Parts: sequence; structure tokens; C-alpha cells
Amino acid sequence: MDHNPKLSYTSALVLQTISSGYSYGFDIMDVTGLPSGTVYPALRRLEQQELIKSSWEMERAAFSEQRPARKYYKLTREGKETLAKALERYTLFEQLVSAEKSKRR
Amino acid sequence: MDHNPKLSYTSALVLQTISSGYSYGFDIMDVTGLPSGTVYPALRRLEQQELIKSSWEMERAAFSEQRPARKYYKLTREGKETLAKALERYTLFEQLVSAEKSKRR
DNA sequence: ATTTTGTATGTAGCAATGCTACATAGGACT
DNA sequence: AGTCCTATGTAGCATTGCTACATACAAAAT
Repeated sequence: MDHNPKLSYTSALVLQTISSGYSYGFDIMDVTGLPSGTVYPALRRLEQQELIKSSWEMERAAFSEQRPARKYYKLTREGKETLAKALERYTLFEQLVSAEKSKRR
Repeated sequence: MDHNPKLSYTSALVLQTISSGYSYGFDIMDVTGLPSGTVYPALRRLEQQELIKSSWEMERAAFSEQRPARKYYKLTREGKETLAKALERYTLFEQLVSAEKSKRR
């Protein structure tokens, strides 16, 4: 097991999205704007790396939500650590944008 | 010619870095932390797409900087437009991070 | 003299990634 | 039966990112 995997922007974004409380595929697609063919394989890879853990929604009848079951994800401890390390890298874009703006003002 | 190319995070970051005033490969590597094997091919692709334009540093003797010549890049009009469009996509990560922080406070 | 250090650009080759298009399925409504 | 909405998922392919290496010029060190 690789104990310090490098995350692509997409992987980092998906992790952060889950961390922000959007905890199943369809919702992640919605928030990120990424297509299913990007999100679901990414989720599968993140789980293989043990950065997230999934669990199928239980007792749907009880909730009576009248829709297909969701697969919920949450970050593992390792997932949180790895995300924290990716933070610097993937906020750089925004930092450059902000710096450029304030310079022009 | 594709007149609305989709940029990878790396491509967008390189564009933004140039836009911020870091205008040659070595400097871009420095600012982004990306290796030469990522930056130079990215620059070549961006130029092929006509999002940036390069020019070799001239009259080095005149400047007397005592180092190898630099290849300077600047954004084309199309490059600026394309970067502007990529902005929303690649500031999403930071936005989610900020939102999560303020929620916890 | 030769090696090292620092700046600078670049490529080969391969594994990983991202995306389009499509497939599947349950429940509601028509 | 057909359509709509929610939901998960894959096949297959082009693109991308990165490690490792190569090249070059000038100064400084050994």
C-alpha cells in the first residue's frame, strides 16, 4: 500500500467534496460538475487506496424516500491526512489569481 | 483548430502563472513546483493550441546576465479568454475548503 | 585541467487519468 | 408501454503527468 499517494486535481476535489458533506456520487457530480465517467472511477480508485470508505444506504423503506439506493462515502483517517497534504498544491491556482488581482488594484 | 479547448489543471495553472508574470519555463517550474517533464511539454501543447506565444531572449551579451538564454512566453488573446473560462472550474477546490472552514468556526 | 554548481531547455517512454457514450435499474406519473 | 428523475456504473480511447535522462553555457572550485 502506498502511504502517501499523490492525488490528481480531480481526486483531491472529490475528497474535498466528500469532506464538505456531499457524500454520494450523484451529489458529487452535481457540486463538481464532473461527469459520471469521471466521478465513479475516481471514487473506486480512492476506495482502493483506502482514502474513503463506502456504505450502502440501509432501510430505504424506513426513510421512504422513493428513489434508488445511494452509496455513501466518508473519509478515512488516511484520507484526511492525504487531503491535507494536497491542499497547498491545489489552492495555488486561486492564490495566483488573487495575487494578480490585488496587484492590479 | 479547437476554439474552446478544455484545460487540465496543470495547463490552467501554467497559463495563470504566465499571466501572473512568471514568463519562462524555469521560473514556472519554481513557482508551481512542477517538474520539467511536466512543464515543458505543457508549454509546447499550449503554444500548439495558440494560447501562448514564445520568443527567445535576444541580445544576451547586451544584458550580460551570464546564463543560458530564456524562452519567454506570453498569453495570446485566445489564451486569456480560455483562462478566464477555466477560472471557475479550478477555484472550486479552494472555495470548498473555505466554505468548510467558515462553517466550522 | 577537470569537476562541480547553477541556470536553462528539452525528450522518451510508460502508467495513470479523464471523458464520451452507453448501459442498467427502481419508482412515479401519464 | 413510454417518459422522467434519481442513482450507479463501465468500455474504450486519447490525453496527460511524471521519472529519468540528455544537452548546453558560464562560473567557481578542486
